[in-house]
Amino acid sequence: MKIKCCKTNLMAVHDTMDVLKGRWKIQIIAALCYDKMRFSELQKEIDGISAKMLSSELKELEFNHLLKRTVLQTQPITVEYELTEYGLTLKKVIETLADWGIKHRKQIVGEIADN
Amino acid sequence: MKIKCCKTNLMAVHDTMDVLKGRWKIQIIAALCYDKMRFSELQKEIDGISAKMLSSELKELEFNHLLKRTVLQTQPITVEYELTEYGLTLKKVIETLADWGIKHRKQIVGEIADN
DNA sequence: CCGCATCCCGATAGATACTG
DNA sequence: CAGTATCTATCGGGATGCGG
Repeated sequence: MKIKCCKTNLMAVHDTMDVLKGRWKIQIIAALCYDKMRFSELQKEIDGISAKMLSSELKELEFNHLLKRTVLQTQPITVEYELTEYGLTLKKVIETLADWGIKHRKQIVGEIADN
Repeated sequence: MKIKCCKTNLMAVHDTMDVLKGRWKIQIIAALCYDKMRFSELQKEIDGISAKMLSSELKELEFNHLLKRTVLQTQPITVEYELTEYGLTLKKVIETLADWGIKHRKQIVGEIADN
């Protein structure tokens, strides 16, 4: 079976990015990859995100069954977010992206040093 | 050495997405993963992209040394695009994304069948 | 603390027409 | 064929204020 047909690959990649589209979703998932987090913790962790964006991106991810939202009846209320089992299948994707990012940063640093 | 620190991962993922940001870049790279292509071939392959977007996204990818642009002195002129050696290092990333997309599509189809 | 509603602006994408 | 120019529509996303 030939998976590596170009058109097939394009469609598949498109499907994935459709779920992960938007400026913050990938970072949100990356943040939740190893631990559940509360709303305010997420906002602290993800540099530059506003409450509005965090809220709407979380909602979309929840809609796609990638994460679970749990309201804790504390005073005041707190909300925990964690990846679902399905969301965890993205862990490998995130790790691959992170690996490349680390190499890429080294590459950039090297280029600057060459000047 | 602990790579799986959350903050480190977030930064690395962000670095990668910084290079791949925009609606079309990932699909362009996916299209070029297995073969060089001409401008019009790319436009045919990538569903819905306009010449303007293709042009500007290609320019940014070239700027980041991910692909190489070759003008062929045919009549009329043709231009070939191909991934650089550095761009090819993204192949694994693309494949991981494609794999997940394929699984995800099955998942969606399954959910619809459940109704 | 969490997060919705509203207003607003600038960036970006798309359509269309044009050029070497 | 491989783009560029221009115009317009759309959308991301910030600021602020409110409510549970």
